[in-house]
Amino acid sequence: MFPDGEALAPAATAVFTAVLTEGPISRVALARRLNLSSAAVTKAARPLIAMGYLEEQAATERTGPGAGRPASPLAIRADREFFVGVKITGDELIGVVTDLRAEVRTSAHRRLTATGIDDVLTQLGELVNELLGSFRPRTRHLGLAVSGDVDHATGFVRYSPFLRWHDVALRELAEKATGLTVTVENDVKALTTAEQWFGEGVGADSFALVTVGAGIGCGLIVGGRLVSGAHGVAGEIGHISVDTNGPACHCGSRGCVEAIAGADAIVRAVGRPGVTFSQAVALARSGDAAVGAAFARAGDAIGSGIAAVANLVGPSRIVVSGEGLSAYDLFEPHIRAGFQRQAFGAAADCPLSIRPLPFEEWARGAAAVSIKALVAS
Amino acid sequence: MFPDGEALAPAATAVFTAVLTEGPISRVALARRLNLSSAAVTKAARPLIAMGYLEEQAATERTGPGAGRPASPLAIRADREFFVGVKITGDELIGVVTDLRAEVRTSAHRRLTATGIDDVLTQLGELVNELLGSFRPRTRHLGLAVSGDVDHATGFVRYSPFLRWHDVALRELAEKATGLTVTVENDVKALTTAEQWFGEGVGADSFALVTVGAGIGCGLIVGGRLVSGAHGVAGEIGHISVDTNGPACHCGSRGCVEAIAGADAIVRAVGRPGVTFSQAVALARSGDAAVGAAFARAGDAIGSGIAAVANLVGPSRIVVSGEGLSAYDLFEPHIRAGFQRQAFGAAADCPLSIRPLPFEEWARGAAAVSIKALVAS
DNA sequence: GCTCAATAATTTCCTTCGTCAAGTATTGAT
DNA sequence: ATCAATACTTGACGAAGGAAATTATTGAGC
Repeated sequence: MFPDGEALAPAATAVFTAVLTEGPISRVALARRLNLSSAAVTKAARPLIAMGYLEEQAATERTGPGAGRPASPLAIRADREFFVGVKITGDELIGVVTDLRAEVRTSAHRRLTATGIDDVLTQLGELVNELLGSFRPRTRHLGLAVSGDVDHATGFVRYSPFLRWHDVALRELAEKATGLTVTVENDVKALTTAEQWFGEGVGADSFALVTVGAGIGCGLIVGGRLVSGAHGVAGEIGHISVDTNGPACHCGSRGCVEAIAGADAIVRAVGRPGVTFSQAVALARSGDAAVGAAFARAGDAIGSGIAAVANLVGPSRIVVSGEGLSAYDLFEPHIRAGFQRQAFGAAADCPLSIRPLPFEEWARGAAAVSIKALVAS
Repeated sequence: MFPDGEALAPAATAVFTAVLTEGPISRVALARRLNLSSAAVTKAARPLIAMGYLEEQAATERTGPGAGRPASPLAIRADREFFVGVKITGDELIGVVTDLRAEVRTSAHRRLTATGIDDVLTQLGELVNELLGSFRPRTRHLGLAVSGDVDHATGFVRYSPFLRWHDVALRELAEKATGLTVTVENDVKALTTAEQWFGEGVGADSFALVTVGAGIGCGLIVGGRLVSGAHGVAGEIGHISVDTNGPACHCGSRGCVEAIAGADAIVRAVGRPGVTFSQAVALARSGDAAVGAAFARAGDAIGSGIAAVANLVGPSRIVVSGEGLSAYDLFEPHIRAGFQRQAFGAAADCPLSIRPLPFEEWARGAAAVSIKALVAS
């Protein structure tokens, strides 16, 4: 919702999102891109410029063959408004402030000593206070990312395993605690949204993001929209079985991707008492073949799971990321090999980006969701 | 495209599709259902009634608590227009004529002695002539279903393995041969569209159809739209691997669903020289445990693959069908067992319909696509 | 039978949005 | 200087859908 309180016309929303996600672009190019008349673009842009969200750049490059009036591209004024994003984990709050382009301007975090909703809200209030500062006057929105079963529309957390929350009206409570307009989203979906609007998913009609860590998750964009699942389940790549005779999974089945490639599963596969995940990484890097094989098998399973996504929905591209990919070098070739083997036909053409997840990226995802809420509501 | 040549307003399209797929319904109910004012529904319906596509039913049931003017529901005049649908296989053309509600009015087929495009077009012309008859004056559309890589938008068949066609401009050629407006679609997608508009997928935002036969295929509706895959591949459930050490698949990998549950794979698993698929069915039904086990393993693999669909995209419901399901009784319990084991959490709530595929259903799918083209173009 | 409340459908008027076509702005080439 | 080319703006217009009043048709209460 923009400050004037009124909803934007469809064309204005389209113009704003296109400029936001596809960088400076002239009105004529926008008209072509959005199937609008250039008159409509001019009219839609005017109030956005008046409110300070867009600005006209100095006419720069020549576009056409030679002559012609040079274009004055429209650009986002990134510092027009700021957004707070906070990822809530079982033992920590990670917070960032970003601008309209979802660039992180500052960050902070806070250890959680208790996960009761009241304790978390208190800590959240303090963290937000610390983060804002000179940003406060131009900040109205707070995004929260929580793992588990979250209803984005109502801001209700139905169940969050690590926090041990059941049916918490998080949006309402957080709005009271901070005075900001709050959006709540599942953490993987938030990250996927960030990538769709501000990362590699820009412009793609379909897109997938896979997270590798304690669990294996997946956010899915199809037809430009986040897939939610009619029964509340979607993107559960971690429980696709790739080996009927594989190790037992906590879900009750065998050979699930998560039961082979989750951090715990790798530790268990290494099978040396007392060896942690990061020690296993160190051993593999120092050339321990048995430990390396565990990572290889894990990477291969992840690649198979990703191929299942590619075979079924055929996204434009897939990004693989997550804490687990601090061990990027150990996983990457095996993820690619598993994917190539299992991807069917042209699905193998789907570009795979495999990269570690920068610190505070989860919190940035939460902020991105609140940026999206500015437009899409 | 309706006979007046003009495109329908969005509201009129919505009204028509809602009446078409959701049966007789009053204007007020339509308005609620489509988030329109009742005035808009009245206006949208008028020209459709004038053209003979809709009709007002006699006021029937009382709706409200007691008093009030009774509603006059709008209904489709199913015999206003007829549609021809033809499925082209490697050795046969199967054709039907359906009404607007995709009910089959007549059917016919023709053996193919050659699969060259010219031979097929000749046979197609004759088949269409045979099918039409008294339907001719009210028939303008022909839908074709072809397996393989088909570009629905251009009517171009890029590659069809059984017909051995490469880059055939099928729409253009078939329009010349028959004088009808032609739509071309991949066979599985056509069947999925039929189910979305006229079968169990009606009203569902997301929906999946799995076909079991020589291959294992899958059509996917997400966000109300057919998933096509950015690289031209989607719904390839047959090449999801469920067993790393399973039998080799023609795609080069191992343990693909199709390599376990395709008709050939089952015959191979039975491992008795000279025994065909239908003989294997008979053996299993007569209590041959070894043969029964092959069907059990196949059903389980299909169930696993379906669970992957449910875990990833979470459709409202899934229909399993296909020629292979003439052996319905042998597969069904194992498909359900594999699905339940592998579906994660609430994904297991996804209703599964498992049913054999009536004869000419593929051709009906082709007709359904051409009905859809009437509205959505 | 008459009146009234309740619900369905239509009509009339009006707003909104975006297009069309004409005009203005700004450049390079001749 | 003039002209062609391209970008943008303006104002008139039209189509689509909404709001509210009006008409239509019923059952209930008297």
